[in-house]
Amino acid sequence: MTGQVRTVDGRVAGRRGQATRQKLLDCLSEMLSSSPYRDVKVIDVARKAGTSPATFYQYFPDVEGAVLEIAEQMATEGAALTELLQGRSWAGKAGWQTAQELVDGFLEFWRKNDAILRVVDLGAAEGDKRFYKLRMKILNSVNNSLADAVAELQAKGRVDKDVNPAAVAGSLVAMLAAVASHQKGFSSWGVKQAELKPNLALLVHLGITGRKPTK
Amino acid sequence: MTGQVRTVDGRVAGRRGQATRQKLLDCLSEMLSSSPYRDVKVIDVARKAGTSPATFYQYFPDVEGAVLEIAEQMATEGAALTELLQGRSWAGKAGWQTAQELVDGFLEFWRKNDAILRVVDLGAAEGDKRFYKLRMKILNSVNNSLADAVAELQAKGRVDKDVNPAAVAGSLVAMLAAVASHQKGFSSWGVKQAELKPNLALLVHLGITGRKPTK
DNA sequence: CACTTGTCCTGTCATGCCGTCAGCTTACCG
DNA sequence: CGGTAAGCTGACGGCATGACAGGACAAGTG
Repeated sequence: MTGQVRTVDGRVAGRRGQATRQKLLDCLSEMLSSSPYRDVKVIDVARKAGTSPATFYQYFPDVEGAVLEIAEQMATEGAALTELLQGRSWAGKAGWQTAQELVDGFLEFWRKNDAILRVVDLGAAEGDKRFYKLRMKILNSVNNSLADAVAELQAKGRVDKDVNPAAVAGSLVAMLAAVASHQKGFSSWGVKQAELKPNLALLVHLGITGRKPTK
Repeated sequence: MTGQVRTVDGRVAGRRGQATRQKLLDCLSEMLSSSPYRDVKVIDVARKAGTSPATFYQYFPDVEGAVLEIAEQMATEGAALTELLQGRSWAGKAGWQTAQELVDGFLEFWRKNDAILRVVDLGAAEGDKRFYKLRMKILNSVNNSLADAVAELQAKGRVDKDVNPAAVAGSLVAMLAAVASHQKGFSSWGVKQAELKPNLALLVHLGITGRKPTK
């Protein structure tokens, strides 16, 4: 899939090269967590990695390019999100369980990768195709599963005909992502993390099934 | 309230000064719409405004400071969002109407100010207090109204006791904001704007009242 | 062991933006 | 018309960028 890791000038990277490349990515990742995206400079990343800016530019065209790389790695790990919905039921008590675990897993994933996801979100919102394709790649698994669930319930006549499964699923996923990014904001509205989760799960369940969960 | 507009070095700005200051803000605003936040440079803004970088620094400490200014202006205009919910009912057909108009007004507001809101969102997500206070200021009117609506229904026993009004309201607002920022993303999931709105309104109505709307 | 080859890193340099200051011009007022 | 404060800019040191050529290094070869 990835083929071979190459430098900007076309050489293939060996063991040592890949190591420093990865080190640069790790340092950039740390940097993104600790300082605003706008202020992340190549020279700082290089210093932190114990190397020079020139080395950075050997492996990446610019900061954006490196961020895309990190995001790509995260996206493949993010495939784990699929399991949150694989073979789950939305009926009765099991449905409530499904909603809760989805919320839990989703928030956890976002918390772990918040720094990069922030940047991906920004890039996508700014209309950069590379970023929003990446965002789709990350969210697709969850989104498709949710859309399927809605479509299925719709086929059974348990959800109104004029509901658009993709729109509902997309909106719910967007909600989860947004809430995850702004968790801190909620605390200043007097809402604690622990209270947030069940309410999110409730909204998800309502959105998918159109009914309150049976607990 | 605003007192007096002052330059960085403490002078009070007169007519002419305020004009160039505003021109700089306008140009920055345009700039944010057309190029990624990370690439917006002071010198470009100054050039676009037909002035010099030094002038920019006379009125703003840096790009971030100027963005805060723009966002502040937008926040006061955003008070108009309150009207979307002032004295509205969530019962019966009126409830469906309320939900639809909220979604409509919200998306419209976001579409108009997407460039600045993107940056505010980023700043807030990065933990900058100034930005997330601003974000709260913008969203508070809608959020509080929604939370009140839920609390009221709860008092009447029409919504479960264990629902947290602030959490539900906040999540719904976050959903609206996120969907608005990524409207383009939905089109690549095959969902058109026109289809999106009623589905969002449905989710809002479900979230607030716990019931499907009567149309 | 010297030699070769290809990978890997860095010193250096031109370019351009940042952020500040002193100083010039403009407008207002008595 | 002279004084005062507002308004603007040229110029400068400092730093990040991005490109290149060349040196350091590891691994294989005779």
